[in-house]
Amino acid sequence: MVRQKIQIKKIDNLTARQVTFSKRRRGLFKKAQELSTLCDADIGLIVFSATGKLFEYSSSSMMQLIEKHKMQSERDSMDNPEQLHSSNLLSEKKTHAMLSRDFVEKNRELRQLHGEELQGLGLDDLMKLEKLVEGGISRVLKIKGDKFMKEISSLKKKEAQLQEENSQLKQQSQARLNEEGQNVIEQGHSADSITNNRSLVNSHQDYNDSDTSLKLCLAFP
Amino acid sequence: MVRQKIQIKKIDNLTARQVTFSKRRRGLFKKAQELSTLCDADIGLIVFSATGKLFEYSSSSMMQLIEKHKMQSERDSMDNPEQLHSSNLLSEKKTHAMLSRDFVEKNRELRQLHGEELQGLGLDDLMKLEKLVEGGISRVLKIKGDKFMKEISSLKKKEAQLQEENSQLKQQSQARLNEEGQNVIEQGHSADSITNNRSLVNSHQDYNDSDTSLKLCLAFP
DNA sequence: ACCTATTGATAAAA
DNA sequence: TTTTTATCAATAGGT
Repeated sequence: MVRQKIQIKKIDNLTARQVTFSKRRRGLFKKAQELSTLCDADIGLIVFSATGKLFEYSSSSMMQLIEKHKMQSERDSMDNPEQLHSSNLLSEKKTHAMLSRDFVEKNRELRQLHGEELQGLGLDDLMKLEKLVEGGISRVLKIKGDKFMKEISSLKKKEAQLQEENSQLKQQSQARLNEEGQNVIEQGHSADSITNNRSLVNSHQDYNDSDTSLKLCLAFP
Repeated sequence: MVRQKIQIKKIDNLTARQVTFSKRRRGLFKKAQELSTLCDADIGLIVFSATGKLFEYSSSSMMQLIEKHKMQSERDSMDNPEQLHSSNLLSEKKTHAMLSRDFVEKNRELRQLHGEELQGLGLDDLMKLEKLVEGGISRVLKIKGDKFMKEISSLKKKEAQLQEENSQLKQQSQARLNEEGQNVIEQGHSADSITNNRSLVNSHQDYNDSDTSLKLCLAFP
C-alpha cells in the first residue's frame, strides 16, 4: 500500500483520476451535508465531471438556492435598480458568448489534432502537438492490442473446446466402429478422421508458437 | 483533550457552532478545489450561513456553471412547453442547448484523440480512431519537417551571406596589408585568415552534402 | 488563533 | 465499482 501524500495537480493516469474523482466526490458531498446539518447552513454543490456528467447536492432546493445566490451577487455588485429581466438576459448572453468562444477554441484544437490549421504554429507548438498526438496514438494502439489479445485468447479457448469435442466424437465413432465390427466394414470414415485429427493438432501448435512471439506493430510505415 | 466523535446533528452551543462552521467551511472549500484540480472537474459551491452570509467557490465562473447546470436539468426533463413569452427566447435557448450538446460531444472526441475514454469502443472504432490520429500525426510531422527545412535553408542563406561578407573583409584587410607594405609588417593575421577561410569552405560543403540526403524520421521509437 | 489526540478521508492495491 | 489497509488530513475540544 505505502500511501504517500499526493500533489494537488491534475492526475495523469485516467483510471486513477476516475477512481479518485469517485471517492473524493463522495467525500465532498458527505462533508457538505455534514456542514449543512451541524451548522444549519444552506448549501448547494454542483460538480461536473471532466466528461460533462452532472452531480449535485443541495440541502434544500437547488433552484431556490441559485435564485438566492443570484440576488445576493446582484445586490453585492450593482445597486442599479435596472430592469431585472434585462440583467438576466445580459448574463445569459455573456454565458452564450463564453460558451461559443470555448467551442471555437475546442474546435481549433480538435482540427489541429487532426492535422489541420498547423501553418500558424511555431516549432515548439508543433513538437508539443506531436508529443500529444503520439501519446494519444500509443494509447489507442495499446487498447487495440489489448482487444486483439482478448479476441485471440477467446478464439483459442473456443478452438481448444472444439478440438476436445471433436476428438471425443472421433473416439466414440471409432469405438462404435470397433463394436459393430464386421457388420459395417467400409464406410470411408476412418481415413478422413485421421486426417482431420492431424490438421487440428497442427493448427493448435501453430497458434501456440505465434502466441509467444506475437508483437504489435507500433511503427508507422 | 480526549476528543470524542460527534453526532451529525445541529450543534446546540452557538459559539461551538460558529467555530465549527468556520473550520469545516474552510475544509469543504479546500476539498472542493482539490477535487477540481485533481480530476479536472468543474465545481461550484454555494454556502449560506445560518445568518444569511454568502460564501462561494467555483473552479471557473459561477455564472457559467449555473447556466450549464440549468441546461443539464432542462435537458433531463425537456418536454415542458413552459411560458416562453418570446420565440426569440425560445430560439436562443435552443441554440444554447445545441451548442452545449455539441460541446459535450466535441469534448468527448477530443479526449478520445488524447487516448482517453477508449474502453467503450469496439475494434472497428479503435481502428478508425487509429487511422484518424495517424493521419493527424503524419501531417504534424510533415509540417514540422517543412519548418525544419525552412529554418535550415534560412540558416544556410545566412551562412553563405556571412561567408561572402567575411571573405570580402579578408580580401580588403589583405589588400590593406599589402598597400601599407612594410609600415606594419607583422600582426599575426595572415595565418589566421587562411585557416578561417578553409574551415568556412569545408562547412559549406558539409551542408550541401547533407542537404541532398536529408530525411525526416517518420517512425516512432 | 493555536495545539494535539482522535476521528475521518483516502491512495494504492486487490 | 467496492473493499481493505496503511497513511495522511481534518478537526473537536481545550488553551
